[in-house]
Amino acid sequence: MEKITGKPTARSKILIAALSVIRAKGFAATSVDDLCSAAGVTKGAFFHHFASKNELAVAAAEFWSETTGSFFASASYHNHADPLDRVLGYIDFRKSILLGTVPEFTCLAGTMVQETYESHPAIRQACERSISGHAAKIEADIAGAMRGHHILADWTASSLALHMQAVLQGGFILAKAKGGPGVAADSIDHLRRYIEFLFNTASRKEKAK
Amino acid sequence: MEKITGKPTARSKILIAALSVIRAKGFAATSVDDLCSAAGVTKGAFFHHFASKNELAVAAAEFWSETTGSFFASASYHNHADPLDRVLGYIDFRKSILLGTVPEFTCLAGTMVQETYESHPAIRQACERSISGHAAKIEADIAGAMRGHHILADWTASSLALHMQAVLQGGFILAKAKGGPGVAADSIDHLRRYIEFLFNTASRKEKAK
DNA sequence: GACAACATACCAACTGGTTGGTATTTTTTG
DNA sequence: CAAAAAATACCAACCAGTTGGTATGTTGTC
Repeated sequence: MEKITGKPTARSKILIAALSVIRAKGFAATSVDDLCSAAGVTKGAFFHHFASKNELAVAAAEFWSETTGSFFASASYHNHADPLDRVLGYIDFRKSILLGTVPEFTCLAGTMVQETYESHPAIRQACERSISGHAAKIEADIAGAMRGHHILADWTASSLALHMQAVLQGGFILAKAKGGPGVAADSIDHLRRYIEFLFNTASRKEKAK
Repeated sequence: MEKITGKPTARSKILIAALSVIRAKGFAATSVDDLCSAAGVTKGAFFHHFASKNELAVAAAEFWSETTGSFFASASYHNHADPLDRVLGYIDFRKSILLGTVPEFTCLAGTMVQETYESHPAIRQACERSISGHAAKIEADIAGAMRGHHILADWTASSLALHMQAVLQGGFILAKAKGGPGVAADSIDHLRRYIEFLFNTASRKEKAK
């Protein structure tokens, strides 16, 4: 939907700027002027492309889904033959990208939904689609791993996929509270250990250094 | 520090109102006027007790720590002799209080820190103290359980206590995204299963109905 | 009568959003 | 294919409402 190729249009510049500004300041604290000056466009251009600030938020959540979607799609953990290795590879990958400053590695959807879930249903839904859509991709591998490893469980692939997202999102909150990614990384380690338990594997190969 | 006994003062009315209003609307989207009208006081009273909106946020985080602190302190899971049962009891208790609307069971500190961690260090620190202080109480029981069950682990009681908070905070985000506590409850189930794994217990008694 | 606890009235700065307009690209048509 | 027409992209200035915060009271209490 959003093609960033070619000449950067005002719309794409605003969307790109929104990802970092909103993650750093939060949605409500980000003014339209903030977005415009960060993107280097005028207010007129902003309201030409987005009917309102709220509509920008919806578009930003969708843009976030597309951006992260292709980012994860191109990651190498998909190369593993065993679905379980893909799940564990995903976890290792998530840990490996906890780099830079806090706003750089945290999640736009998780940040925005906290501020908007009650007052702005459309934004809430866009964030929900982003998170659930991402979880659904891992869910497929979890389901494959359950089949391949003959797991008969009282939990579902869906609930585990969402639990993984919960750990990640919660890790981001702790990282914001503590000012660095250390806690989030520790929490991801616990998550990996849990999944190894679930699939009765002592310890699969760590992520490539 | 904040005694709510006796005649409700304007300060305490503002603090009580802040807990629900900020959890529902977010901190930035909550105006001082919102807080005043929710508390039934005037703006003059507000700025008599709090030098600024940011200072109110710090006081609200501390008030939240006190309120939830005594709430959890009076819960019955502390009665268990085995520290591991207290840990599992805590988890069951956390699941059992996922009642009412989303803003009612979510966490003020987790909500506020998301919006303020970059721009308002004092608020970030107050939220950090609230979350870490709460985790420290469970950490003591985890450490006791590790000793009592002779667990020699490559993880620490501290990291597990924080992981538990991450799961809870992440569950809140998913609950906000999906509009109900169901996901959060499922995630807590996964957390309980993980801790049972860690302590090699098949399945301890469920929480009292 | 002094001091804390409130209330009333007010303000400058900023907010999201609009206006009327121009430059540029795309589409239609003779 | 070129000119006309129409849509799109963008801009600078402006607007009414709201924001956090203040200045100046009034009231109750020790």
